[in-house]
Amino acid sequence: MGAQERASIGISKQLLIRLPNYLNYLKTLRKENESLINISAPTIAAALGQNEVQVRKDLAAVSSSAGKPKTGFCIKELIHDIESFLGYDSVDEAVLAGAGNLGRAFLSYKGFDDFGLKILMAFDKDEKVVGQIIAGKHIMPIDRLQEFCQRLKVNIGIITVPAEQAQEVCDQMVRGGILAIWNFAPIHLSVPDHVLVHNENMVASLAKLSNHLAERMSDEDGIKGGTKK
Amino acid sequence: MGAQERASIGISKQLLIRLPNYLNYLKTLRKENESLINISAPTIAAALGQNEVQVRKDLAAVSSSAGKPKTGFCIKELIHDIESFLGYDSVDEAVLAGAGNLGRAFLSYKGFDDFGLKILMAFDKDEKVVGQIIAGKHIMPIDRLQEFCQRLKVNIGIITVPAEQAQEVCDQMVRGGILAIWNFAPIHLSVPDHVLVHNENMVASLAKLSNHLAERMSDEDGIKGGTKK
DNA sequence: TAGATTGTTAATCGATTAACAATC
DNA sequence: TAGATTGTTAATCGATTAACAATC
Repeated sequence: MGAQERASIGISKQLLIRLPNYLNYLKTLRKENESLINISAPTIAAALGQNEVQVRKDLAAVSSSAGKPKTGFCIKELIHDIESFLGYDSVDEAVLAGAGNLGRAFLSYKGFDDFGLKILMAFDKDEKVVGQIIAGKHIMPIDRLQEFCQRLKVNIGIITVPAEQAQEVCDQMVRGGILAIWNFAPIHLSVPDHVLVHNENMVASLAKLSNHLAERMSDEDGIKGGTKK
Repeated sequence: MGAQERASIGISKQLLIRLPNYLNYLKTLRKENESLINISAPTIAAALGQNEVQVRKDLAAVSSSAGKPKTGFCIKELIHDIESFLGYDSVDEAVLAGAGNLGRAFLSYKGFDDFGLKILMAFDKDEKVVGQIIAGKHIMPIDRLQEFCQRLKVNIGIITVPAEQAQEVCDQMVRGGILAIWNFAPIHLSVPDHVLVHNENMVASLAKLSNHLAERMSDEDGIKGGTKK
């Protein structure tokens, strides 16, 4: 079971969510003020609106050297430690299926390099798109997806095709030896146990926003359970 | 009940993540087999690999009528209840800032209608983009963002501009009365307390995938329970 | 009735927060 | 030293899972 595996090794999913935020903060900090050398957990906590003990624990978990009382952590070292913990220094190679708008956004996005993700190639069903080169990446016909997964020995597949095609594309990736799938299609994918599917759940995010608004509306009205709009 | 209690009591974020999955499953189920009328919590749980008590509790929380022992819930009703709980039947209006690839993907995506989100208009800095109409939505100059937020009385702002511009855009939205921000820029945004920022944390997702791969690799090597460092 | 499924109450688990001694 | 900050141990909180009686 995926959840149990992760638990046994002891990296909480929460930590993986917070670390990029710390990293972000530290990087902008360094950019803004180059003379700054050290940073303390309470400072980070205050800046990001988090509990300071939590930040301290997180830093302790990833930092290669202990923090110093009264001074804190060396920013540069900390950035390095977080990056290496998150695996940004190793390169994960990926293929992408579905070169529509969202897919193209991925292909064009330069930032992934910094996070250790390299998209090698893209695949699409549409013959008009096949053969194009987007941001230096070739678009191949979708029926060669499996073949290329095997040949390139990539581990990550990104799915940005419409929901109807997603399971089929997913199956091809799995047969091609893909181990982790980043799924943007709003559908539940069936995969063997050894494959991880991460659903980029836009719809859940939307629900969260929508819910916040519903709460605020009813707060203002003083009505409990008022309709949303 | 469900929808009524939503506003008053805080709903766990977890529930909001699981509900769209149930919905998804139920919809595909209905499409595949139209003669199916009822469904039980254990069935859903098995299909989605979740604990059955959890599913039962979730359903109890959103369902308008109680489930029947031995038969379960009416699929059609359940779909309706979940949709209404998630607010898909009410429309949340939004504006979008940043009509690059990602932004355009949003503007073109038809699916949001089903989830109660309507993007009215988009804004961009680039003069070449301003004036265009993408998927029926006008692209306006970014410096009119605040003005239009106020005039249109929208509640949701979607940020798909580069990180450097994100805080500035965010501030304009806040001044324009936006209450919830869906942020795709990889940066921490500062907002007043009453505004909700949901960071679509692509980078954290990536970390999760990358982490899964790292674990699998070390599993294969026969190393168990070792931490990454 | 017998068996499946429900909803609820209690136990467990994990993650967050609080308290505090150690250290520079 | 005095004060800030560290890391650790204990308490709290919330969410998940287990146990079970009620019901069709």
